[in-house]
Amino acid sequence: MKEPAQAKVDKRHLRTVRTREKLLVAARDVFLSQDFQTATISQIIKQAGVGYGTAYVHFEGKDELLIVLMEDVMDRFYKIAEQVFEPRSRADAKQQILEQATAFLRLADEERAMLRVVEQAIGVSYVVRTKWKQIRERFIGQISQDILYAQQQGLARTDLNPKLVARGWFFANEMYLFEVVRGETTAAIDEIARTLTEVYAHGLYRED
Amino acid sequence: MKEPAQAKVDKRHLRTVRTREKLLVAARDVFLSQDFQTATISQIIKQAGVGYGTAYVHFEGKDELLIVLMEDVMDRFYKIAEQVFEPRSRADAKQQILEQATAFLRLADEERAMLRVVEQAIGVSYVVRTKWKQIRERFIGQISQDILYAQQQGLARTDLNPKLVARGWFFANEMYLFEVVRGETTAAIDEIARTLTEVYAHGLYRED
DNA sequence: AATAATATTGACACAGTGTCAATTTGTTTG
DNA sequence: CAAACAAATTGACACTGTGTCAATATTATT
Repeated sequence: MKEPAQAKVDKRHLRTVRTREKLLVAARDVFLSQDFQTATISQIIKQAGVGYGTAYVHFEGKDELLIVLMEDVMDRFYKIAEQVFEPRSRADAKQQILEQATAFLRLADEERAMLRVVEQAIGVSYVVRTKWKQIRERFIGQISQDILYAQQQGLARTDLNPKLVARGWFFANEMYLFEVVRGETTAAIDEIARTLTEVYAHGLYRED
Repeated sequence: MKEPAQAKVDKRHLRTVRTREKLLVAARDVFLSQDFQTATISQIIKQAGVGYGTAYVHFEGKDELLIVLMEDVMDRFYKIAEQVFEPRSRADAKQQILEQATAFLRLADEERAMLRVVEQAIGVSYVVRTKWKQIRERFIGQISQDILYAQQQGLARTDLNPKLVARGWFFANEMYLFEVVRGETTAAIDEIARTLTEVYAHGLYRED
């Protein structure tokens, strides 16, 4: 009844894929139910219902397991960062930046459970830290381009290095992101986004 | 010949103090010669020339050992953050902010060896992370006050929450601090400070 | 059905932590 | 000054978690 021709070849692959999937689902459960440091491979394989060594067949360790899980979350952030940015005026630019910053922090709030784990892992694990740096560079690269565009359109100051400005802007956002994730923010997300945007946009897109 | 009266009582104290000191010196050596995660208590006690358990008598563990070492470094940063800030004009404010930011990043560069360890430890250790948050709040509190002063003097925009602005400003600086520490900066410290300050100062101290 | 290829398994060796009863060192007292 | 006391130091031990690998189970091929 099932696929006859390929079925034989696939059955093994399928098992592999299933095991991998089981491990990922279990890892997610375990990471979310406690945190990255205290989560152990033993807990994960137990939850996944597979043997101990199996985890090491599919992943290099806890770190790599998380990196795979991270990617799904980060994709949602990339979508925000990579929206088209072609403002017609300074007011327009500011409005768009505000929207992006707000969306960014709101998403952080939505994904806070997983990002909490990510933050812990960044600290503990070298590979995760490296991965996070890549992610960050992708954001900063995108912002740099946006700034460059604005400079070319005569909207933004041209006496500043776009890459340096982009880093600074992203850093402030990133730090607030983790504050939101930790639930440590006193202020509302919208106010944070507004404040950051006001300072940044007026500083960079000054009228002269 | 030595102090007759107090000497007896002190000798024991002295031994304790010496052991503690030996451990701190050794910890510093070990942390700097490798990093926080791979450093072990065994290495530290060996370097200090004391027994294994001794480390646990004086400190709760690796974390607390580092926290004590951190404090010395951070004191130097506090000195910068707590300089008087009483600008007479916007240009004056900007100049002072630039000087502070520059001094901050230069000090990061000077203390990079120890700060590298601190950064690693922030990731790994809960107590160190908590300590770092305290340190950060001290900086942010100071900056908030400076902003408030500028607002009261009519130098800065009053439509923004000083605490939120202060956080954002500090976050950008903090992140660059760690980039400097990691030696990952492409740009020169002075240019980073200048860029950050330009955007921040023009964004906050706008003429309206 | 026998053989080959691949996936899974858990026991094992290892590394580091934190504890605590025993030991060493220093202080006080009769 | 020696016995009794107090404080500091010690390292062996029990524990927790990691990563490896030879053995085993499952699937594919001949």
